[in-house]
Amino acid sequence: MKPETHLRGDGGLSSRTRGIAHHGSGGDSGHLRRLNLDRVLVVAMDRPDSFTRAELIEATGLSAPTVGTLVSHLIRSGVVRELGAGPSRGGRRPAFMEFNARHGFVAGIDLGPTRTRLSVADLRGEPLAHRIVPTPAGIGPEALLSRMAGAVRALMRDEAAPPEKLLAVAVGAPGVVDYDRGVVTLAPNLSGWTNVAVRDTLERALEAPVVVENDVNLAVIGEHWRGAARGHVTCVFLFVGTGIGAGVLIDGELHRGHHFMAGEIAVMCMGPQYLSVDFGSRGCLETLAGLQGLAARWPSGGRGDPVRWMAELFEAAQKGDRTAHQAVDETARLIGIAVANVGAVVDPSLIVLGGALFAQAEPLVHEVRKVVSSSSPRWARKRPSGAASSWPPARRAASSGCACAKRASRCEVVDRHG
Amino acid sequence: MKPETHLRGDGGLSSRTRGIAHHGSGGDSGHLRRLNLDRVLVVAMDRPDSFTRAELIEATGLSAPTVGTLVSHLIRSGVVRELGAGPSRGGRRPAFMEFNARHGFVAGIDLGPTRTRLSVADLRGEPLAHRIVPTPAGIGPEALLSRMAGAVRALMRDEAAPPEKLLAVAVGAPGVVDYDRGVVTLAPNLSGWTNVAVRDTLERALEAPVVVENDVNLAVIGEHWRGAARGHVTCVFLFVGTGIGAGVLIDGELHRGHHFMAGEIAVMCMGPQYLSVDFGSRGCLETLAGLQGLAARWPSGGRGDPVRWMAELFEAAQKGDRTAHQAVDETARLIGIAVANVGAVVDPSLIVLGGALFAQAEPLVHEVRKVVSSSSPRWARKRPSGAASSWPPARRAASSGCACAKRASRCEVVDRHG
DNA sequence: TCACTTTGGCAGGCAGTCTAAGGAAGTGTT
DNA sequence: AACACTTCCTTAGACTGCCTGCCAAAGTGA
Repeated sequence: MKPETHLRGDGGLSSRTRGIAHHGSGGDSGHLRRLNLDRVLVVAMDRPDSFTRAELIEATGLSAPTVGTLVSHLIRSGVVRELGAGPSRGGRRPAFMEFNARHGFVAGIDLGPTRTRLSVADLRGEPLAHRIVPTPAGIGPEALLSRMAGAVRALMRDEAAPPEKLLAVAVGAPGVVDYDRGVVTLAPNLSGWTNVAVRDTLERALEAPVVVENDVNLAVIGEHWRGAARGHVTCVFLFVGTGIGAGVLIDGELHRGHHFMAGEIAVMCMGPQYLSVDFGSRGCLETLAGLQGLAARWPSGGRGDPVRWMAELFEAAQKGDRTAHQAVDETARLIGIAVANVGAVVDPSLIVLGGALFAQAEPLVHEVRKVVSSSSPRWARKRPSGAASSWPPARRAASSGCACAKRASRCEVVDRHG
Repeated sequence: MKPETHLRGDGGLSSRTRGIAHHGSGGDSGHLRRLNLDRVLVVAMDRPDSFTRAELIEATGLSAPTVGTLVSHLIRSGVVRELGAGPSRGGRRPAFMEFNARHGFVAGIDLGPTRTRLSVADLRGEPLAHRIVPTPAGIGPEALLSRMAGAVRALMRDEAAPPEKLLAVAVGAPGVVDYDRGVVTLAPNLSGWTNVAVRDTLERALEAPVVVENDVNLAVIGEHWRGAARGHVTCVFLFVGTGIGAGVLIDGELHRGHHFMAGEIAVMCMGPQYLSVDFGSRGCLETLAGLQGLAARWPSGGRGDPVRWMAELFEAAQKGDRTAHQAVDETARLIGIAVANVGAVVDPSLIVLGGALFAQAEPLVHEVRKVVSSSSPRWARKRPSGAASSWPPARRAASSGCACAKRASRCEVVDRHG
């Protein structure tokens, strides 16, 4: 039996330490223990190779006996594997050990409007396998999810990973996600997705704890963990594609907002002249600067594959085509304003630009950068924010899913065998 | 001798629980202790009247013996006073006690461009005395601060509070404040204020721990604690006066940003048409919608006392004067856009509007509300954010200072006698 | 061979919590 | 008036977790 309850309560992305001893339930000495065990685990996971107890003592700042008992726990549970003695450095030979990344697995499911990315990773978050499938259309959310669950199981089989070793699943969805309840409240780009209980459905199908999160939120976690935003505890991932959205990381924690709509800048108003315009369900910024907006500025835009006509547009712009150039410029300016405004509100140390638009057009990124730096006041000259993510989206999706499941899996590991 | 070091490290507004046992420094069992003591204190402070041990046990969820020892500590230190036995409720008579709010005092100093508000409050944050003085002009920051220190000492004397009972001082400044170092980095509205070491200066003068914070940040803490935003852990205070700025509270914690510039929406760009305009050190939004912007739209604006001509303007608008009406409308629209955009990024449960502009003109607030609700997409209809703060600014300043010093004082109290 | 270093384990102590039991001081009922 | 019962608080004892101090193991270097 899996301790899902515990995970749901403690294991999500939100790692903020709660008040202690919530109701005398069994005391609270365990709190300390868990904290320190977590510390040891973090260090162990981050070591690419083997390590010794002495290194853990050094890295965690804990005392030798404490590390000793914690490590022996981890060894007993199988999360850490003993490797035998290593070469001496002038004294007793150290006992080497390594983090057993394959002690469990995590899966990521990134539901896109057209494509869905599936991935399975080890406990360190290293992707082992991934697959991109067209998002099935015409079937209900339940059927779709069950099909995806099947695909995850297949990936697990391919990696010779027994199903019960699936310790956590992260799901990203384009839209508003009620993280607490694991429900996709509304996803305009997935037809028929309103109040879909993704977590419950998938937990039944996969028998593993599931977290559901907005896709851009997952992206910012991924960028922070393994991507362009490493080391930037307060950062923003700004995505421009068909839709426009931002993921906001504050002090290393995801900021979701009161209605789980933080970063929904699709609706950002780009000036008083647009106040009387009704943009429908799509917001001002998204309508003006999203793929749709770009298409409206380019005669042959909007027809056929977006990737194709966008490539043509950018090529034409570079060759001096006035219309094309203007289309790119106007879009870049709007995005630049959005970036600057988000920057003014959040004041991150980095804003990462992602999405199809940036992946294809370095000039556009350049223009955005220019707007941002001109819009910041002289006395506030920040470091140039906005480095287009050079990270392949697929990889990003995979690892962000893993990042999402990271903490969850850690807790799981600890709890099941501790 | 005061344990200032401890306070500086642990007592600020940032109450996020840190990693434990940072380097074997004396062990870490004390951590638990402090946490639980804190819990008891919070409950005790929030009770308006007397209370018993049993109530604390109920409210904190701690065990009876734990509460017993913690309470006896507090009694010994003087933070809690015994009142004697109360009436029985069918059993042994309970021992009543009360929080001794006058066991210490906190002071707040709100440095404004024209006026500076000083206040002294008890440990519960209840204002005891406050004073508004014109901000001295023509003297350097050091001299100014020393004068303010003198005023605080005088207020303390008036309340018959011995100087050593001043446990914490909170300073608000209009501008960018390096909270970690207690330095006002830049305050355009206070002439000559660049890199002023406010904390060091005042700590020497007052011999009490000092925290320095952006004034709007203090305001949002105050609104959350005692004002319009009670219960709203994620909220924004948006100030419009000479300057424009916002304080952002996220999950009950102040969000300062990487450069301590979060919420500096004065520079928010209000549309592509403004990209080529150089607003100088004042940003786009502030220039267009601040007091200056309003003045530019109203012939007799900008001359004389702002309060006077603003009153005239609003009266004229209400009477049907086209120019006045348009000036108010345009300003309101811009502010509405700003509110909506901040809302989109942060997704708070409430945005509180504050500052001279709103205090005077209910119609303006109305218009802002209209813009906000029209700019939010249909499917995202939030609760109407933006309730103009009905809280007197003076009171707000005072209590925000106190709120700011709240945690600090708590730690101090605990530490000095614990 | 001997001193010294590095690594890891064990014993003992301390701090803080909890549960369990008990004392104190009432109310209510017979 | 005696008794049971309630409520409130304290004391006693056990548990958990951390730490320091000491010691054994197993090497290096002179």
